[in-house]
Amino acid sequence: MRLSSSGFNQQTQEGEKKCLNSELWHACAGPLVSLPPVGSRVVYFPQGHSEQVAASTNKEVDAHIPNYPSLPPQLICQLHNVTMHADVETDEVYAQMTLQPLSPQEQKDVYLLPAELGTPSKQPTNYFCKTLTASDTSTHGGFSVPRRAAEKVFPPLDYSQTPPAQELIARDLHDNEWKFRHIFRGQPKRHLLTTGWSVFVSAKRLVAGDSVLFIWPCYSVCYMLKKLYGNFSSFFFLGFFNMASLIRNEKNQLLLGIRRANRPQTVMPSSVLSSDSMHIGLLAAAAHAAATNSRFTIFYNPRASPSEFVIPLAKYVKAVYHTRVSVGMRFRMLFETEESSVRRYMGTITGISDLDPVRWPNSHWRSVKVGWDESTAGERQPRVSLWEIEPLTTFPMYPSPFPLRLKRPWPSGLPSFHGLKDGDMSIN
Amino acid sequence: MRLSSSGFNQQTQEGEKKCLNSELWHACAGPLVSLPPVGSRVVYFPQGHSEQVAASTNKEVDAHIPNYPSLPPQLICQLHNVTMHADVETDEVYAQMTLQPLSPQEQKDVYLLPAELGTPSKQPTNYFCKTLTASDTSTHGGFSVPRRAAEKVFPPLDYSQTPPAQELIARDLHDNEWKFRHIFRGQPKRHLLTTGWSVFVSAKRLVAGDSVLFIWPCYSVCYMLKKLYGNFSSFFFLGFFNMASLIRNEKNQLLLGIRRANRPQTVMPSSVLSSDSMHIGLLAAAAHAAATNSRFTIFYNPRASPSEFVIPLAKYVKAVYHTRVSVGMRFRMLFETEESSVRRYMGTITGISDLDPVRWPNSHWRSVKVGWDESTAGERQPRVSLWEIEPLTTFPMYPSPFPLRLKRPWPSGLPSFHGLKDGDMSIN
DNA sequence: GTGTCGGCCGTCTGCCGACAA
DNA sequence: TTGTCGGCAGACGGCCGACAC
Repeated sequence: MRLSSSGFNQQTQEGEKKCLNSELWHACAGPLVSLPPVGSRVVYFPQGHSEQVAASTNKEVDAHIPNYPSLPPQLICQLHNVTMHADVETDEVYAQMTLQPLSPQEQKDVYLLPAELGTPSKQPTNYFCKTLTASDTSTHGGFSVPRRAAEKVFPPLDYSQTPPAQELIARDLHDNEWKFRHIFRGQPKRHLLTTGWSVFVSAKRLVAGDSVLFIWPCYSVCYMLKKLYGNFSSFFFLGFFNMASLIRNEKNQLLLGIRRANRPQTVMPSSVLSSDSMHIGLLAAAAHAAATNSRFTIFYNPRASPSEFVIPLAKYVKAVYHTRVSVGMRFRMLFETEESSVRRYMGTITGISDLDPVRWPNSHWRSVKVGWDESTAGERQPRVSLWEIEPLTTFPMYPSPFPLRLKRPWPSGLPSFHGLKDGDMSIN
Repeated sequence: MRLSSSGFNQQTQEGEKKCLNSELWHACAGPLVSLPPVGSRVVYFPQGHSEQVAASTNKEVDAHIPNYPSLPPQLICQLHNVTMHADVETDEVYAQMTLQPLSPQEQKDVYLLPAELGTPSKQPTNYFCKTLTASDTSTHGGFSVPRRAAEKVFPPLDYSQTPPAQELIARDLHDNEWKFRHIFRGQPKRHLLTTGWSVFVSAKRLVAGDSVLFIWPCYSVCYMLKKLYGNFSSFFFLGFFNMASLIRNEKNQLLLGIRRANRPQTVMPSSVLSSDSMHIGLLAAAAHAAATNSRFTIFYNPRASPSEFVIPLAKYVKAVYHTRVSVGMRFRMLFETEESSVRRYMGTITGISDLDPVRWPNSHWRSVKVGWDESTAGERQPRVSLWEIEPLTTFPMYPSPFPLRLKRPWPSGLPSFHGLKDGDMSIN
């Protein structure tokens, strides 16, 4: 990922310029989504790509589609470029990746080389996410800001005013500006966004159940100071307020993103190309690239795709070659919750076999059949891939970053899952 | 095309049911668009399909795309199925066609067989199309209906009322109902759509410059009667009015479509699949179908595609084998006007050569280089295909359906270009 | 014949605290 | 702490003929 110093992703492609803030993109993508670093080696799975296309076009892959015997079920590639995008109409986030398959010789040698470590997910340090209520989206009123959220990510109000109020300016993924009146009023007092809010709701076509998230990308020096020193000194408070304004206005503007609820099938049948041709296209493109060792381009749609299909080589090698799994083994796996935080679900391995023995024999893609502990397991997939799960009964070959029943915040050096709650940490 | 007796196109595809009125679809598609009949033989041009994908994704075909030497520049196919669709979001019309390439032997024999005649464009007999003004789309008022249009396609008003008014119910391509108050008032008197109009404008996101069209699919017995007998008898008029209501309410409801202005690039980069993969996909799908003589599916998007790329075999054979063209020859060609009627432009053939000698040698697709008579020729393409033009200096091998300087309406048996004006008929 | 406007009324938007969950 | 409501004032939607091109 090419990131300029301001944290914006400058991309020039056929005259079209896009500035996408990486932190905002990751916040919208969710806590479990991470993109492999540019220049690293990754493994690309045509099957997973096919699943994404099937989910996007709402059509399963057809039997008419030809086999590509020359295309292996996984392709080890050099990741040449990653750019973050958002759909102009829907704000849906997606990433464009340029991949180059390694030569046959390199594909074999790669297990001997030191593998790169995947970068942890870059969840913003200072953000909040709220699912919109009926009142939030109604034309009758504004947006009710949860108190902690407002205090955490909005610039502090001047509470000597009656009522305390300010204008907030936030930028979305397309770098559009949105202005809101932020006011602290009512009985009991609460934070509200009033003027400007309804324009945003109608422009983004938000409905109750969708989520909105605010980020203050500046690591909150102000918040830390406030925590440390409190409001005991009005003299200090005023100085603090000025500093906060300064930081906010300089480079670190307030950012604003949306995450739509999983509405039942917002599909577009994409009148451009038949879904069959799309499936053939992705296979033929990968096969051609593999045959000629040339680059090809894919789109990864984190919120539409059932699973990541471009994963760091190191993750793949560890899971496939350095981990022993067997039928009956217990495991756990991370999922995103409704509130966009993270929790684990537990299950048992019930089988290990090819998902599609005809087209993709000897593929590791979703090769593990599983049963889930909780009875609401209908929502979770019956097949997973080795690198998605964390086996429990084998001795871990590398220290797990998720010790059980951790009661304190993450040490700063470890991957930060910001939305993780203490209650979600324990195994249930 | 499977058409039920009510003129609706019943399609069941994976549980999804669509009812598209054929007449409305053609009205929205424009006067020059015609779909070959089901069961007929057609010629499919991968190059033209590629052009449509390029136009839809706003990306030209890349040099990285592999050649498909086994895929000829044109594929003679059996047309197994044609279904008419409209994009749920934008109402953009498109057609889905299922094609099956003939076997190599059949491809050769086909020129010996009697070729089917293409069906003429099915422009509705009783419709009007108006480009929306600023006042039409403003929230300040309603829709001003041109007088002739209202008298032609709306049920007649009861002019004994003061003011004369009625409720109109019209159905769009998705079979949604729209209700409008139709009133005849003002000084001078005019036809207006008031209540209900603004809901329609905002729902369809219409802006000034877009067009709206109304159809009364019943061949207007009422209108004919009115023309013949006039309003001289109030007794007759009342009887006429009742009959008209009866006809309208029975089966032949008022239909309503939209045509958006050619706004500069409303592109969606289609985050599903890279444009390279899409181009590869359409080529690979066609190549695979040709190799196995199996069916494949394409989408034809009349208002996005630069040219038709599935044409009746008879049209192709006539143009390519039974018409002599040479450099310097004069020709004329039909174009759609801003007002969605038809006019000819004239030009001269300046060359005959391959559009893409490397990928598509010996292709007839856009093999004719042309110069246009009028200086605004920048809008018209510099290359056309043989079957798009009408050569002038050769003796026509079949009677032209467009005699010069025709001053009377079309004989009812001939193809009807309803919007054609007398003034447009003469060569300028 | 029809596009745009000023005038006028009615509905809905949108800001407020009350109140309860 | 925050979701929803009634109350209220002002903005905007939307129907009308006047008028001009």
